[in-house]
Amino acid sequence: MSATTIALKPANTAVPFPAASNNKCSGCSFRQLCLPVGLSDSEVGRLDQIIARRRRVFKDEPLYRAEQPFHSLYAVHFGHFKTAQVNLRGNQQITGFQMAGDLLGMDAIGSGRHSCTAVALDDAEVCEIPYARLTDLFSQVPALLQHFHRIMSHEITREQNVMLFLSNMRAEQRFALFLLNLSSRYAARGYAASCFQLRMSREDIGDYLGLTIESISRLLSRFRREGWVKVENREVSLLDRAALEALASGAAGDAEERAAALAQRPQLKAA
Amino acid sequence: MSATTIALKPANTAVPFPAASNNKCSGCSFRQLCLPVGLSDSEVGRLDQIIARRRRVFKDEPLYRAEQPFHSLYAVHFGHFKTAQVNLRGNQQITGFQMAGDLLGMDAIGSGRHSCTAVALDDAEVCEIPYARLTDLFSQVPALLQHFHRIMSHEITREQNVMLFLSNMRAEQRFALFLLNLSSRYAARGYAASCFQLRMSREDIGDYLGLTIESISRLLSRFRREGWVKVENREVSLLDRAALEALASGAAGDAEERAAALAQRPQLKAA
DNA sequence: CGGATTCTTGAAGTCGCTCAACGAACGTGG
DNA sequence: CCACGTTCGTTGAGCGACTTCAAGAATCCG
Repeated sequence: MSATTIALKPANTAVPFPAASNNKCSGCSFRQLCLPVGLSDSEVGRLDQIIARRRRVFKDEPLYRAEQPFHSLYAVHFGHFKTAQVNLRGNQQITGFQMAGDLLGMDAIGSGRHSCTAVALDDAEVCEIPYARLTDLFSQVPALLQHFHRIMSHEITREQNVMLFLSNMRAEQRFALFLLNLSSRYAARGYAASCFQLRMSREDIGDYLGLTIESISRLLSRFRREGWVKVENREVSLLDRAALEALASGAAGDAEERAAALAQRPQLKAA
Repeated sequence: MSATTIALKPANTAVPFPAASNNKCSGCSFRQLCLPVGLSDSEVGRLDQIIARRRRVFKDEPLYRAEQPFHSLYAVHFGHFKTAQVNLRGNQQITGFQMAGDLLGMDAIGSGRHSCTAVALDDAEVCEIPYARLTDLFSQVPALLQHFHRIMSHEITREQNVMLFLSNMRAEQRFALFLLNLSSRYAARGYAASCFQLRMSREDIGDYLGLTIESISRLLSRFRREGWVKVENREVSLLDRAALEALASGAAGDAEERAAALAQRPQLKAA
């Protein structure tokens, strides 16, 4: 729970970035996940014009810090981020992990200052969207405004779901949900759903799920022992999605319900 | 944590409502807390025109339910609400308590369906704001759009703060924060900051703070024993705001820090 | 007044945390 | 390339905060 991972590390300038792309939404492979959803080609063109630039953020570098004045939203082009709040005691609460197509910075609109710190989990690139210019565009492109509202609303429901598991789910249930959530997000981006790299440390996972690093480690070991996942360092393979889903849907911690859930998958022994 | 409080109870039709007001934002005493913030008189007039109607919701009645199709946002005119999600096991997570001037339903914009159930905690009245008409108005009243974005953004940061205490705060710290938060919200509305009615049950508080009803009861008893609050059923008086703030800011659970915090208030004995 | 609901209090249990030690992986410099 | 230090991850033992279970008291409301 320490806040040290927020600290700015010297950038690793030797990292090879993917070849620069054309800097346009129109050519972006995540167009269907990001701000341009539902826009016509000409409308996307107008959005292209206000994207200030693509900005590179190296692993462990902050994209922005809590309290900094807000000017722009950021769309993740590639790479991964975590957003974290740090309380007075130095504990960090990670409010989310963002990947390609996700939008960062919406929590700053209300106050004009960022309420959390966004740190790159690997070498990343974001599209900087000046908020003032975006609002100008809203009046000209109603579909963009509609979709922007949907994105903010989804952020609200996403956080409600986090509240749900933070408040009344068991550790194993939280962790199963975490893995399945990552899986579905990678699937939505065209990546393998059952085999992926954890871009974040065990500590980050713990700070997201409201658990300690030791608990995460133990859960990972147990899931591996049960044959539900394969784990090699930060590479995770989901071997038994049904078992994880049974856990995630609430069979955990209740012997009867778990037995019932497992009974529907006769090929598996009870945990 | 049971979901039974969500159940529809027969309305108490004998409750005397306050005299009907003029149904206009322009005459509303919560104008400075609600959607019309920052609008000119003529702009407020245009907002008035799209308010469908004032709708009365009796105690324990739902304003809307999870999964219902979304058409309107609702501004609380008077009364109180809770918004709750129910998971598969029947546990409810209360995502927030709303009072006069607060806006309800923003989480439904993304999916077109309400993601939670909103239930009146006392006899209440809301202003129904058809979302389609509101979006029409955005193009004509840019200040309204700006403020709407601020409201949604604030909802995101509010939920982040809930995540923060759900994840890594002690029970007493959560509860102190809860009381102080209610206090400041009543103060912002011109009510007494240190003496108010808890509109929600102990169970609701627990389901909001991620604690059991028993824990809430014990905390309330302890706070009373320590002389920090006065409690008579649902009437609460904050007697020692400084003590509660020390607790809320993290002095709790850490003897050294708590001693340090208390040392700054020499009139008080250590807990 | 009486039944139902809500709240309070106590005793026992448990899940996840704290503390501690060790092992593995990484990357930095020799 | 290896030695080394540092960070990160794993595992165990014991503990503590909150829950669970249970019973009784207070309150609400017809």
